[in-house]
Amino acid sequence: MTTETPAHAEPSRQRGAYAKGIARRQEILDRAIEVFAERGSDRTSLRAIAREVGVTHAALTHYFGSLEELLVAVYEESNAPGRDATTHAADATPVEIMIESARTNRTIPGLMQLYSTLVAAALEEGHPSARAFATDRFSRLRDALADTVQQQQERGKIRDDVAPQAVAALVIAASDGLQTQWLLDETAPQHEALAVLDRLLRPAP
Amino acid sequence: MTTETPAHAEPSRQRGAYAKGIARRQEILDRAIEVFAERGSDRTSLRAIAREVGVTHAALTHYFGSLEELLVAVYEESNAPGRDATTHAADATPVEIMIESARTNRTIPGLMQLYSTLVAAALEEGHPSARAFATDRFSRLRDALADTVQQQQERGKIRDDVAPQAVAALVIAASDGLQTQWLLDETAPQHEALAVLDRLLRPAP
DNA sequence: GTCTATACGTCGATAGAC
DNA sequence: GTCTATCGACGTATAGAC
Repeated sequence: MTTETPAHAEPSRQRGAYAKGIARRQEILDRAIEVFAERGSDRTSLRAIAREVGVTHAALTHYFGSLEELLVAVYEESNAPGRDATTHAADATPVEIMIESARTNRTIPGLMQLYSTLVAAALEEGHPSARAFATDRFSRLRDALADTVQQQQERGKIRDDVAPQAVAALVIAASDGLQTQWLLDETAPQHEALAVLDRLLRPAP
Repeated sequence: MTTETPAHAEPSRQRGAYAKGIARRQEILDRAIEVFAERGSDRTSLRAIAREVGVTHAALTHYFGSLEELLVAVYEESNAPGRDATTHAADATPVEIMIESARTNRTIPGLMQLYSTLVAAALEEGHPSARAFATDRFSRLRDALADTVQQQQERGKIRDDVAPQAVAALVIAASDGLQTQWLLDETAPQHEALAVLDRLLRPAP
């Protein structure tokens, strides 16, 4: 399931002659993911990754174009199982969905650091790959969560006096920001804060 | 007011003989801030900043020790006017405090990018200055906001069935996260989402 | 103390050989 | 398709001029 759709590689390639190249690319990508899982997000230079994978750094740029594109590919592939926010139980609240997603991500060392690095790069100029990644992720996540919010509002599980898109943006922001605080200081009340938000969003009894 | 306490320089220097050096350091720092305000957070290499300031890049390390410490100093000094969260009107809600802070920060181009860069660096290993900055900031902000929350709970302005520390962490996370989303996509409902959170925190009528 | 000059090792990217 | 070679720029460290 995870290998079928590289999800961001040139999507319009129709002629099949690239099978070998794509396979090789996937091979390198899988190995790079292992490297990230073993070590943290440290040692993430193009050359260091190439060393561990067993190729030259020039080979990586050949397949991925740039370090940034490789990082995006690693994150998206690592995150592949939970890539689609709609695979969750239909009655999980948006906050619960983000909690579950965060819990999964936290099992992979370095993944949150990598995510944070990509978002930070996206905010600077001259990093088109990271920006495309971040913009796209937030856009998709907001839409998916807003959809969930609206459905649950209709079923009376979420108070109906709040705008779905605003709630979606709020839940994503809270989830990301609390994850950051928790990574820096494990005494930060990540879980309690998300629980508070979850409760506040429920209809008044 | 902003020039009297560098706030993070060696605080135990008692003998006054450093006046000239401190003044020079401040001079360089002020110029560096201007550079950040003019350009974005791009061109932020040690050498590029030194070029604009008019000194050698080694001079910057002489005063600031490393690029990272310089970046922290630039952020803290740029942020100096709003550095103390207690300077706000006593009856502003935590969300309103963060909205005001975000509004101020947004007037300085590159400041949010710089902040994001520092937080991302803090999450990686081998960046002690950035980590100290971020950990300290979140810790202080949480404490200050939790204090505000508790006071307003006693005055009936915030519902009293939520833990102050959890609310503080939640408000900070939401503010940071929404700012990020907005920087990437101005159609992200930053203001609406914060307004929703503000309303959710008020006591049920 | 302040600052320049200089050197070191590493980085991402690219051109061209094979 | 993958390598070697090379490029310019980077952060850091140090020696020594002033």
